[in-house]
Amino acid sequence: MLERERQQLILNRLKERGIVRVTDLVAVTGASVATLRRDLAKLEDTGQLRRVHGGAESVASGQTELTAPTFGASQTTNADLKQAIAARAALLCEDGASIILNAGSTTWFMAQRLRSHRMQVLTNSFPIAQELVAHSANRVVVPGGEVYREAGIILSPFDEDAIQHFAASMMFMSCYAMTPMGVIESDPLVARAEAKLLSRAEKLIILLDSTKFEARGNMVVCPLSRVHTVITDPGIPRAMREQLRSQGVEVLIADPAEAKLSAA
Amino acid sequence: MLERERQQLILNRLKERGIVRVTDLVAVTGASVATLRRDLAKLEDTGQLRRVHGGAESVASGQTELTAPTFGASQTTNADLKQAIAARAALLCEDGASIILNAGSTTWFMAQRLRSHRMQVLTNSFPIAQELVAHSANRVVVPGGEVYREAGIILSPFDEDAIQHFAASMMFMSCYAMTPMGVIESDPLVARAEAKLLSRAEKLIILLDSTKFEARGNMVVCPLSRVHTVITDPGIPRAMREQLRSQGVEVLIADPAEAKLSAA
DNA sequence: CGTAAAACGATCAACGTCAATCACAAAGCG
DNA sequence: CGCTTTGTGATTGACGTTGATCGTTTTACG
Repeated sequence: MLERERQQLILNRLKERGIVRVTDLVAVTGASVATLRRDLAKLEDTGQLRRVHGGAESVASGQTELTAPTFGASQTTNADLKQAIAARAALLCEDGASIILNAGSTTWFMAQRLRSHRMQVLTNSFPIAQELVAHSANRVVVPGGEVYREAGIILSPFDEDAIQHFAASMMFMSCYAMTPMGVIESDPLVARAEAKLLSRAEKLIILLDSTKFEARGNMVVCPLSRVHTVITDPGIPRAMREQLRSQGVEVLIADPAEAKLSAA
Repeated sequence: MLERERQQLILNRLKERGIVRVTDLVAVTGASVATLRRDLAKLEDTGQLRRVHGGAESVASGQTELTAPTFGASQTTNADLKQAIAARAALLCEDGASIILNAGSTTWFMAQRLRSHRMQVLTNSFPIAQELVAHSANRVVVPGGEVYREAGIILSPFDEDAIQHFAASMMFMSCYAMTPMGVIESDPLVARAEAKLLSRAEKLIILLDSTKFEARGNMVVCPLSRVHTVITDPGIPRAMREQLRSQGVEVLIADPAEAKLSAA
């Protein structure tokens, strides 16, 4: 049985039953436990399921199903790096704090690691809000606006919003790119939404994998001087790393090998 | 049985019954009391239930009681009547229109019948927004605020909100009760949220089954004069029906027998 | 108010599951 | 053909989960 066949079978069973057991999969596929574990690890890295002791469950298990359509695509690229970065970011969170998460695949991975936290979380991502409401004790606040189908982002062209009363110590932001010009997005509405969120936070912590330190996109969300910390992976160019530090930006390197240790 | 399976089962029973006993869970799951206790402890840690001596109760019960106590439970009571009312309400919707749906089980049923519509929908219900984004072509707008876990209602104590720019021809509202005093809710925050939504709509269409024409609750959302139409079932008292019509309120009677025909 | 029963948290040994590592086989490529 | 790459299965020690037992606390009831 091919690897793809097994993984498809796993996902199908997950859809039907919401949860799968490793031992059952061994019986069904005929593959060894080691192989099935590797399959599950890959599927988890790409955000298509969540592993639990003894098997795996659907990422949207329990509540009403929620899997943003194109969301999955964004998750697949560099998923292991993003997982590591998300794990590192989650370590900075303490119970009782107020934080902001923008819409992005890295912040979504991070949200999955906040299950045992008790914080106030503001997010403009519908899937992240869903995840936190259903599976954690965190209080969840969302801005007003239209819910865009593609990625489940909540966007509004207006300034009035209930979140004007929100105050956060940290904002964790996953973005399109980062250059000496500042933090970059490709969509004007998204950039605007993130700038609005950012105005409610004290420290800005950027989460981005090392493939994004290149000039692209066109909308500057904020200058580098606004950035307090950058969490990235070992692939960050040395020049960029030193430039950031010379500007007073803290640079944290997340080790993909350690990511699993701090997993929820 | 996997740990997550048990925990999911516990939460489901809590949704249905509001309270669970450890001894019952032992009988159902086949696990030992120690294991069940550990499960309950974990679920309490993540805020998904509250432990009491002998078992656990839903976090919603005891707290402020929202319109849809545990959503699932509220859906089941008079579900056939609500389905009929929801079906009748959906007939009033036309593509291109802008409508508002408040958080409630009847409006949730209605949302399920809007899959083939193309409208602009404003709702303060997280599950309804989820349903429409995932399974319909409607544009979805939500107000800003905190997402309350119990029923997935989005509430905010502040006036500023992006929805101030929303304009709807109709608001479909499921409420706690209806009396000569007006449209009634039991929770002040919920009443406030609905009043805010209502200010963005031209016509107000009330969806409520005939068991709710009694004096209860304490918060008046709006007077009867604000109501344009009431959609209910044949069980509505004749006196109430005539009183409403004498005040210029249109009364539509949904036939539960016809409900199946227009089901999605 | 006092006693018995039930429920509770803590502890521990047994077991299942996990990640890491190794060796092997098949496929891709120069 | 030899080499690397990729997928696979078995082994191992570490870790998480489980159920039984203990002494303690809470509840129920006379």
